[in-house]
Amino acid sequence: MPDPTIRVRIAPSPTGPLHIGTARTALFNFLFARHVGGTFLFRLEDTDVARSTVAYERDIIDGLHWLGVTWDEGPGIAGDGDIGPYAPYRQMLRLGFYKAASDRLLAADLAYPCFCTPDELDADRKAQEAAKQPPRYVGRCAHLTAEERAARLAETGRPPATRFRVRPGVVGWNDLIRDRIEIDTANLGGDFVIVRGDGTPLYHFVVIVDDAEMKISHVIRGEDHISNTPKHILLLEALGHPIPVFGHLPLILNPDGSKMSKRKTQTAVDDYRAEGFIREGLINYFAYLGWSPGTEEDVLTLDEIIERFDIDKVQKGGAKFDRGRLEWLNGQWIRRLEPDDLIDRLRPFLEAALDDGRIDRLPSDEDVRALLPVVQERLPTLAAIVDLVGFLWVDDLAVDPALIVPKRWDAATTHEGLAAAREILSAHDAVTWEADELEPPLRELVEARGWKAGDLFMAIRVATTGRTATPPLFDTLVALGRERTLGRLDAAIEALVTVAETGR
RNA sequence: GCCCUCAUCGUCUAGAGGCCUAGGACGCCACCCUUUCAAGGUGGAGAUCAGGGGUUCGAAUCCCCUUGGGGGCACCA
Repeated sequence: MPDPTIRVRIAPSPTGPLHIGTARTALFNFLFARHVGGTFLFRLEDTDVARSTVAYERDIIDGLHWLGVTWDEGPGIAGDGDIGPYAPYRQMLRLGFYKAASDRLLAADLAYPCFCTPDELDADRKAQEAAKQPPRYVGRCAHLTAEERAARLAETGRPPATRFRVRPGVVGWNDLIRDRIEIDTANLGGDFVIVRGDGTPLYHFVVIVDDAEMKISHVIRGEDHISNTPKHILLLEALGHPIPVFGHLPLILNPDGSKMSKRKTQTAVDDYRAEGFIREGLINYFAYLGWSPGTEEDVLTLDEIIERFDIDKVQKGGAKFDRGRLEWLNGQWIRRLEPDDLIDRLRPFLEAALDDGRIDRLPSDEDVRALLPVVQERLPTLAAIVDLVGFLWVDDLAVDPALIVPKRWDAATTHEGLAAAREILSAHDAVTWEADELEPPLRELVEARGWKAGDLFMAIRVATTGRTATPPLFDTLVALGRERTLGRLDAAIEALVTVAETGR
């Protein structure tokens, strides 16, 4: 079943934290490879030295691993050495390959040194824009004699860039998900730079040198690369390399339909992680952005997605990012987690809450486990745990007395109700402090007084938790404990005296 | 400006000529359950398949045009 001829890659550039778009593209490559038993590799495109950082490298590598998108070749997990037959997998460590390739092109006159200065290029651009012409390199250095080159060098005083000659004609390919695409090279913007004046190679060049060297069979990437593909094919051709199969994925869009941007959509995977989105939810959601199994299944594990993945079923049109749907899927997955697993995953969020003072102490694993039956189905995200039941671990609960009085009751009734409830609850000892034991006597109280259970329960709820929405009341009181419950009731009763006297 | 590309409910999508009076899911609404909030269950509103021409006995599905959206055109990736 393994197919050694299938080799795909994700090649992010470490110029920012792991982006949702990168994660999705990585996932699709990963799914494609895993489904057929091919190889998935990770390569760092770090030739933009000015913007690349090691911190971003780590973020991307860690984030992808966290999601479960792991590679067969590439940097090791802990930042240790690269693994695989084509190591190293980071471009700044592969400069020799690019130098050799550009020398070959230069020697064959398929590329040439370009002495144009940024100012000259800028002026060209402006003139073209003014003339409503598409921007393109004018070819100033395309046919210089040796003497002219020497003169230009002396004149500009800076080392030349290397420009690739774009041959006339039409370049086409059979796109994996869009069928035939053909582009006239006249529309490519003229000869393009493949190596900067400082000797560092540019994206279009390194990507094909590495893809060829690493025997990439399928290049699966975002739709935004469609117009780059002819350049890549031309380069591959000039170097005599085989042309891989190209497949262009639909883009993830902002809700307004534009290409996803940090400004309009939260794009860092880290940020979702920090909010308590779990990998299962994120992966499930990403997979369904532009793909579906063609069945009516919605909630699938990574393995199930791998099993069903079919590149032919990938959508062509872009998909708007829908956070609401992500939240729903995340909730689905949180509900499916095993207790031990969920407790582990909740831990960091509880610790964070302790750190910033939203709670005063940490519950034990057993405390959390006891809560799970009533809490698990109420968590859209892991971080929501603090919002939901943080009041359990707060020492001094600040409750607005006005909030304690249920809609249909006045302060005096509420005071009376809470006092009576306090009396009944205090009769329980630590042993009978169980939900099943606490509820019946309070129901009897309500019955005797002709009250509505909901009113009394709401008063108790707010008095003991400070909130009008909580997990089931008696489970909550059990979690709170006898002493704290009685203490909070006392505080509320006292506060109500004041309110009653002041007249609300 | 030029080139490329896309087009089914608000959103993600099913649909590869007759199974479609277009299915599912999210969201929304109602009801049920219920001490609140969720979850869950049931039901509902919601797409003249962007528009117009063809092809065909028959088109959401094939072709053309129009319109609209998106992407690209760097010594960024």
